[in-house]
Amino acid sequence: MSDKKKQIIDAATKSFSLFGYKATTMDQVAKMAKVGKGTIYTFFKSKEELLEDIVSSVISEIKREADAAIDHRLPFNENVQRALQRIFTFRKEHELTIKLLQEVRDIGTPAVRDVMKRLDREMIAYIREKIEEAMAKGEVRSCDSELMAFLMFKMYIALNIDWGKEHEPLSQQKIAELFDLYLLKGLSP
Amino acid sequence: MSDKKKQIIDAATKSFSLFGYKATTMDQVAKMAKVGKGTIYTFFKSKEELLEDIVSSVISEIKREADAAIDHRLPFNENVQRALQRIFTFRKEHELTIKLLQEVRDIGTPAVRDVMKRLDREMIAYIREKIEEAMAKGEVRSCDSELMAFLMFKMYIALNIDWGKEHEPLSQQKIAELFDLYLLKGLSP
DNA sequence: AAAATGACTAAATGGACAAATTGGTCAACG
DNA sequence: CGTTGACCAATTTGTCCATTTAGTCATTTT
Repeated sequence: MSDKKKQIIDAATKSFSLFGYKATTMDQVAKMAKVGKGTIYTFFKSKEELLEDIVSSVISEIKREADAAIDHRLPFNENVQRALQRIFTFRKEHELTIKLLQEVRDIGTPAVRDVMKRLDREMIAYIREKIEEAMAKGEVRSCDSELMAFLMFKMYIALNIDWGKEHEPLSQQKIAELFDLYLLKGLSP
Repeated sequence: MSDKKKQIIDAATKSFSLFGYKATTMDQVAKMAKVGKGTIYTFFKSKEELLEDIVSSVISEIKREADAAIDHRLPFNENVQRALQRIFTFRKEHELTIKLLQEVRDIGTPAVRDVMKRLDREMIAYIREKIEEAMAKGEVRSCDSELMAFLMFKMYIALNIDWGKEHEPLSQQKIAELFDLYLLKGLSP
C-alpha cells in the first residue's frame, strides 16, 4: 500500500475515533494526513467508502483477535465463549468502535448505522464458521448454523450489555456459566 | 370512573394510536373527547401522565391476555411460551403499541421511550412471576428468576422480531422448538 | 506521463429571528 | 363544584442568509 494511502487511513481513523464520522471533515483528514484533499479521492471514491474501508480493517482485526483467543485443544463451548468475549471486549475498549456506536445511538448517521450493521453481520458470520467447524468435527449436533450464531450473538449482547443497563453487571464467569447452561447444553451431541 | 374521564382516555388513546404521542395536541384530545381542555387537567396533571395512565391500562390488558393463554394443566415450558407469544402478538397487532414503538425508533420522544421501557420491565416482571410460581411447584430448578425472565424476554425478541429483519421469519412452531431446546432444557429440574 | 494538489461549485448545514403552535393555568361561568 | 376556553410562557416551526462541506477538475509537481 502506498505511503499516502496509509497516511490518509491513519488520519481518518484518528479523526473518526476522536470526533465521529459526521463531525470529521475531509479537509481535516487531508490536513492531518498532510496531503491535498484531491489525493484522498484518488484512493477512495467518497467519505463513506473511506469509512467502509477502515471498518473492514477493524473487522479483520477483531477476527484476528478472536482467533488468537481460541485454543484448539479446548472444547467448543469454551472456545466460542472466549471468541465472543474478545469480540465484545474489543467493541467496548476501542475508541473507534465506541465512538461510532455512540454516534449511531445519539445521531443515527445512516452511513455509520450501515457500517455497524455490517460489523454485526460479519461477527455472526464468524461465529457461524466456528459452529460449522465444530459440527464437522462432531463436537456439536447438527443445526442451522446461521440461526445458532445469531442466537449466540444476541444472547451475548443481552448478557454483556443490556443486563448491565438496569442491574449490577454480570461477571465474565457468570456469563460463561449461563451461556453454557442455557445455550450450549442444547447443542451437545 | 367518571364519564368525562373515560371520554378523555378514549380520545387520547385514539389520537396516540393514529398520530403518535408527539403529534397529538391536548386541544385535539379535548375536542375529540368533547370536553374543555381544562377538564383534562382535572383528571391528569400533564400530557405525560395521560400517556402513562393509558399505557398502564395496556399493560394490564396484556397481562390479562397472557393469563388467558395459560392453561394450568400444561407444563411450564408450554405455558411460558404461550404467554410470550400473546405478549408479542399484542405488541405487533395493537395500533397504540405499534405507533408508540415506531415513534421511539423514528423520533425517540423521551416520554414515549420511558413508558415503553416500563412496558418491557413489566413484561419481564410478569414472566418472572410465572417462573417463581413454577419454581415453587418444583416444575423448574431454582435459579435467579429476574435474570431468567430477562433472558427469555430478550431471546423471544431476538427470535420473533430481530431475526425476521434479515431472514425469512420463523414460524411460531419453530420458535417454540428453539426456545424449548436452548433455554428451557437448562431449566429442567 | 502519472500523481498530487487546492481553488472551486453545488448542496447541505447552521444560526438568527419572527411567527405559529402547544402544554398548562386560572378567573369566570352555570 | 365541576367545567370551561381565553390566556400565557415556552417550545417548535418556518425562513432567511451566511457558512461549511463533499466532491471535482484544471493546473502544478514529480
